[in-house]
Amino acid sequence: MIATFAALAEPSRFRIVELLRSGPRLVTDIGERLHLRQPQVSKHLRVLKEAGLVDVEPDAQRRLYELRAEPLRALHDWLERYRDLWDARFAELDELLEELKTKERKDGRRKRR
Amino acid sequence: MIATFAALAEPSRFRIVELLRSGPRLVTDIGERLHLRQPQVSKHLRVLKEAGLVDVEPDAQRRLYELRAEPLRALHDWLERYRDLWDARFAELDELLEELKTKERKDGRRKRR
DNA sequence: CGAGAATATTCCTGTCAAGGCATATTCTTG
DNA sequence: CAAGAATATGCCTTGACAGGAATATTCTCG
Repeated sequence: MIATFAALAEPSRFRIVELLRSGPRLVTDIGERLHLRQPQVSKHLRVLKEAGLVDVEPDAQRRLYELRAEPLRALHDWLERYRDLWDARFAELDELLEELKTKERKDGRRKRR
Repeated sequence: MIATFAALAEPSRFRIVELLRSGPRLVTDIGERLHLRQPQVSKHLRVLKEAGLVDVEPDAQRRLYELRAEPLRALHDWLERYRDLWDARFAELDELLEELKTKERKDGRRKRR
C-alpha cells in the first residue's frame, strides 16, 4: 500500500500509469507521448515495477510495459473501508463540523480580556 | 491526487490516517497511540491538512483532528476508471500474462461485492 | 561479425523531506 | 500575572530521490 502510494506520488510516474491504462506500451513510445527522456522513463518504470504496478513482456530488445491490476484493486479495496466517511451516516456530522469551523474563524482573534 | 498520494506515502502519516478512521483525535492522543513524538505528529498533521486529508477543530489549546472524506472519495473515484483492469473483460489477458511469468496453479479466488 | 536500435545502468548534482531537539505560541486557571 | 498544558515552529543534519548526460547491455539483421 505504502509502496503504491510512493510510486504514484511522482507526477511523471502517475502520468505513465494513466497512459498505460489505454494499453501496453514500449519505453520509447511512453517517452515520446509524455515528453520524457528515455533514461528517466526506464527509471520510472523500474520503480513502478518494483511496486508491482507494472509488468514487462520482453520482445527482442524491446519491452512492453503493461499495468497490473492487483495494486490498484488493493487500493480500491482499502478505500472501501473508508466508505462510511462519505456515505449517508456521517454526512450530517460533517456539515456540523464545517459550520463550527467557519463560524469560529470569524472572531476567534479577540474574545475577551 | 498527487498530493494525496504524497501524503499517504509516508508510513507515519498513513498510520495517522488509519487511526483517524475511528474518529477525531487530539495531537497528544495520536502521538501516544502511534509512538510518535509530539512535534513530528504536528508536522505530519500539517502535511495531511495541506493535502486536504484532515480538518482541525480547535478546542481551547487543543486541536481535534478528523479525517476529511473528499480526497479519499476522489481517490476512490479515480480508481473506478481502472476497474476494467480487474473486471471481466481483461481477465483472460491477465491470466495469460500471469501464466507466462509464474506457474501458479492454485489461484481460484474471486471477489464479488 | 559489426552496426545500429531499444533499453538499462551509472555517476553526478541539487533539492527536498523527515526526525531530533529546543523553543515559541496560545490558552486555561489559580 | 504566573505556571503549566497542548500544540506549533525553527533549525540542523542526514538520507532519499529525481533529472541530466554518458555509457553499458542486449538484440536483430545484413
